[in-house]
Amino acid sequence: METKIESLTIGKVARLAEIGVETMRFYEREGLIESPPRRASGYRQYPSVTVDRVRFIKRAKALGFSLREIKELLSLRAAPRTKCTDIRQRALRKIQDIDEKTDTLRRMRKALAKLVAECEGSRPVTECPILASLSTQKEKP
Amino acid sequence: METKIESLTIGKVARLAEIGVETMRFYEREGLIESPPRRASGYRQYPSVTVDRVRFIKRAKALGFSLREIKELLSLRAAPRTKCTDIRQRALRKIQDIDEKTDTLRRMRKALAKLVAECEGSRPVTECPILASLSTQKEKP
DNA sequence: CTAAACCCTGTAGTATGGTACGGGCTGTAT
DNA sequence: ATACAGCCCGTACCATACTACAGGGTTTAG
Repeated sequence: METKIESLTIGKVARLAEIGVETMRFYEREGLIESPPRRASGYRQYPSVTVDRVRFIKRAKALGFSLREIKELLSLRAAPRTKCTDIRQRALRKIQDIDEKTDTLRRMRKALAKLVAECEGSRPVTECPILASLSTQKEKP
Repeated sequence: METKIESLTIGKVARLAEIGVETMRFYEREGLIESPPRRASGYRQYPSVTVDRVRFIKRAKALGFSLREIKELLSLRAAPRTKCTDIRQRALRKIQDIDEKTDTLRRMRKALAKLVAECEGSRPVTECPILASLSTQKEKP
């Protein structure tokens, strides 16, 4: 929780978030991070919260969210109470997505743990348990 | 658990796994599903377990695993006990990956739940809680 | 027996998410 | 005051993961 108002260059944000400078500009073009104020020279001046935002994007991407979905996630914040119902709807939908992902991970983990256990017991494993683990789960496109 | 030996055409597998026929052939080229036996005509004949395999690929993809990683996951099965230690190593590594993903999802879910709660309380939310939720988590490239 | 539906190979095109220049101005450390 | 790291914009290129033909043979239902 930083309280002082820091101004970071694009390179500093990039280093802190472990991302390329080009990617920063790409995210700006794509609307994932908003255009920051500029110096007289044209240099971008980022608030330090941008680092968190970029880190968030990185993580969400690693979980299979597309940039479009991440944009949606990031736009979930209440303005005046007008659109609160809408935000609530969308947040609930995302929670559902997350629960589905978590459940799939749980199944995969279980299958892998079984594999490890079988290996440890030095019994040769004939079938690939990870396959069976997910075959019955129902999905939505 | 099917016990009869079914032989499916590529189109049937594709429909069952909710995927395109072209994607099936693409996965075969990429080594994600092995080349099945062929009829005299050249038509592919798949065992029904292939459907499970393709579904697995779909799910894993939705969780942010690349095709390369999925290939690795699918190759985790013990041949003779020779390479058991190796398989165990790799499975443990994957379990670690999964645990990291699960943890990130847990944090995101918590943040979203908080957002919903704040919406429900009809208090206007000024900050985007999902951002703060992930900013401190440590990561590995 | 034939027409529609399906399969074959090969190649080319698309969407997404970056990554890498080239050519030029700016900030800062010595 | 000058070198050199850092920033600017624009455009082009890249990897991944499909997706769509073209041109032709095969199955199967009626």
